[in-house]
Amino acid sequence: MGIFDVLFSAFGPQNWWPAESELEVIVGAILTQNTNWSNVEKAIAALKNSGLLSLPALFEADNKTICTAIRPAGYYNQKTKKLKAFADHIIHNWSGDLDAFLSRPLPELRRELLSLYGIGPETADSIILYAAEKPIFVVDRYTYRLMTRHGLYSGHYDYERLQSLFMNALKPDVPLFQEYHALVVKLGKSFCRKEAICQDCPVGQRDI
DNA sequence: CACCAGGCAAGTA
DNA sequence: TACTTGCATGGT
Repeated sequence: MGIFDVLFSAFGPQNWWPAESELEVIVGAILTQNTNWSNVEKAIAALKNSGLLSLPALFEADNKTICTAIRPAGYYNQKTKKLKAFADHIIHNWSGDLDAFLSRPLPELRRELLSLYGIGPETADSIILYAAEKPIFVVDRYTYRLMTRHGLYSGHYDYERLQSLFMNALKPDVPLFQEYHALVVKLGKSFCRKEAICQDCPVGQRDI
């Protein structure tokens, strides 16, 4: 039994990403940067209520309008710039065709995402895995915590290194990667907070 | 009151 | 290259 099986047995399917469209995944991925998901839900609900959850609407709306809607998610000035930068890119470079953008080969898509303002490795990979549904493993601080505390990784936080541990150990499998990342986050929220030190962590000493 | 949340960009040395 | 710092709200 590897880590995945233990997490799945302990927590069951997480059914990520909670969103109704590709764009909602992308917007959520940007809004959740260093931000509690419950706050993101409020921001996304506000965007929907204001009719702002579309590429043209995000592109055309005043910064102030978007700021007001996404305020609960924090960093609203920066995140407004990020949302507009994404909408701008798809509209001007892809004629607003989000599906065409997401349908490209994974390495190209990843490079292009990373070139955009406000999209770093975790946000890019979340978009690739949950919106484009292509097989890449999403790493985050919880992944780092999990791996270091179980002696499977040492050294400072290095996104690419952590990612390759999983990618080298697992066959590319979109549903598996989707569920795995969600379960790691679930574990982190449940047990691996700073003060908890994984006291009741179900993982124990296991391989990836 | 302090600390954290499903990071990233920009500045410094 | 390798650290810092700013960004900001809402829950515990």
